[in-house]
Amino acid sequence: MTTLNRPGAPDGHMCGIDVAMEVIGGKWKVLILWALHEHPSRRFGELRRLVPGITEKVLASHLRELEADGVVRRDSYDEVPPRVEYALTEQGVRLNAALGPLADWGRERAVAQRTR
Amino acid sequence: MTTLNRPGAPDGHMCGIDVAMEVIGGKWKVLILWALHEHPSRRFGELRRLVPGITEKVLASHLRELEADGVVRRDSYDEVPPRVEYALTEQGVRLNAALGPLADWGRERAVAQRTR
DNA sequence: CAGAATCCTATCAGATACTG
DNA sequence: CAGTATCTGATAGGATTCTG
Repeated sequence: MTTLNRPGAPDGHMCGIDVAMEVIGGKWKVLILWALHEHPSRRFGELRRLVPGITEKVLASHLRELEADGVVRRDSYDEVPPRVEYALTEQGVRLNAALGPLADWGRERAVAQRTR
Repeated sequence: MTTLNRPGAPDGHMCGIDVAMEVIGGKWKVLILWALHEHPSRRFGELRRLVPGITEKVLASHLRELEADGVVRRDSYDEVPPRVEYALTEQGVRLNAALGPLADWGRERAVAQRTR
């Protein structure tokens, strides 16, 4: 961790954003979270289609990191053909909700950009 | 831009987060924004101290990018010794506000992490 | 004081090919 | 289908030195 936040900072307003940034700091991670939230189908192949442009390798590694960070759960069913499903954990759901205002900001900005 | 959002997406729920991520996607950017919001002094040297670990080069380049993105304003006073002050623009203030919930999430997470 | 210039390296992400 | 393995290229970030 490269965080600057010593937990229990003296003055009481450490920012906590950097903690969040470490979790969502991959190029595609927020898109993955978003897809996981919006879309009912959570299979690997579906996600690959939902996040156009991402490669299998990057999707796989991002999913593993998100899992390690406790925001994504991976359910593997031992079948043939193999089936694996990904879903947001409770924490992941709350993270997504916290991303809402940021998404609004980005949307407004995109609109403002176009109309000037 | 590597964004995947075509403005005016057909179904109406493009996410907009990636737009925001391009703005805050530097390692120290949110910390800079935070410092600019919290701290009255906005001089280069002060910022350097407020964001411990950042190098001058990275601080300078991040500030320039934030400025180009319209979230930071740079006021240069032609004096000796030179004085330059940075401040959030209106957009920057709103961006910071949008970062609030994310900061809360990160803080909660940090606490939860420690108590398990 | 507020940076610019240069050089360097680690990490990330893409392409391609292969496997249980 | 759901990945893994390997190689390669881009680029962000760091260290150091210099300047108006």
